[in-house]
Amino acid sequence: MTTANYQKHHCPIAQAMAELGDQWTLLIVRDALLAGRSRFSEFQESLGISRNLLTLRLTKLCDAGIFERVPIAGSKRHAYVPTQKCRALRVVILAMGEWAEKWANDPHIHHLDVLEKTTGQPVTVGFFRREDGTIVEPDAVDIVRHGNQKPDHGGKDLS
Amino acid sequence: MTTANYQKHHCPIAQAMAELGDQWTLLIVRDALLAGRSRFSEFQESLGISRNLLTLRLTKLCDAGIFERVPIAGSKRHAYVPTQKCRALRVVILAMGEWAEKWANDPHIHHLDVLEKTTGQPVTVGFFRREDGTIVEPDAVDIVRHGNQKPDHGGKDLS
DNA sequence: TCATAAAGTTCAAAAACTGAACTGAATTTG
DNA sequence: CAAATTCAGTTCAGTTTTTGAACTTTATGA
Repeated sequence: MTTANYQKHHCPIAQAMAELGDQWTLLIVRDALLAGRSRFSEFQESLGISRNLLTLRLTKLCDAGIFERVPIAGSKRHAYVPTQKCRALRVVILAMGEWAEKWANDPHIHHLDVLEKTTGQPVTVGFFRREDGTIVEPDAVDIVRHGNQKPDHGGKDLS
Repeated sequence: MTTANYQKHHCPIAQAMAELGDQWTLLIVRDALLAGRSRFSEFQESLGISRNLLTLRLTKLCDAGIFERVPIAGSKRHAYVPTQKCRALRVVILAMGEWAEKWANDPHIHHLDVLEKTTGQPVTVGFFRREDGTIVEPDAVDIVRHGNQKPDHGGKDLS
């Protein structure tokens, strides 16, 4: 399935995969959001990704509006700064992190704490919530595509 | 970065990427969880993935305990059935979906409704919450590794 | 000024992925 | 019951991606 094919399906998951679905992209985002890295060489050293591929990935991420190339004051070099679109991936990253903490079988896996900036108080990641803010248990939700009440269908396309 | 390298870092995000980080895996999971697909040929037709690669991916997913090969009653063929570990990816998938609906620039993107089963009321996916249950805005949180109060550091490793 | 670092580019080799044909059961159809 | 079709793969040649290493070109630092 090419990027063109993803687009054709108009499925949000497929679209997300078209922008994020390779080995490196989400690790670059992680480095930016969780470790504050922003320079080419910081990503390169941290990840061990090959330099030409990192160039490609950062270019794609900038084109997608996930990072912004920002000139560094008093220098002609620049930083790759996460945009709001990038910061919006925080929930995705944390969902993956919590999943791995629970399900990956690495006994030495690290724990990611989420803290409120102003107070430093721990915050929990919740996943399903009603409009009034109350919590809904994961098993108590259905997922339906727009205009279709059945969660599973017999047709070929998903969205 | 090889799988071995991912493991070495003990970072939950890296671990998640080691299990899920390619073009197809999360789309297979999506097909299973949101469309109820479970057979080799269902995945193959839906995704257009090449058959040998699908074999590889399904084998890896079974080895990782994300799918289970279940014999079909009255047949010698089998189905790939999502395990609890797989169903736990629902929130990851939905978080990605909500992100794409908001940020991907496809004007025809489909909407995934998440509804409470009992009432049919829409539910929001992914949020941060204080101990008293009040909601924290996404930008108002920091993510830190266990045992380290600083969100950004000068060292080399992330977790 | 000279040396080093930062941010790439270039290129050959290796690995992954695709698409198509092939195989051997299982199932359906006539 | 025999023949045709479907299912769940396997095999393999060709293409595309990714890697790893060397190279370039501006900056910055001593």
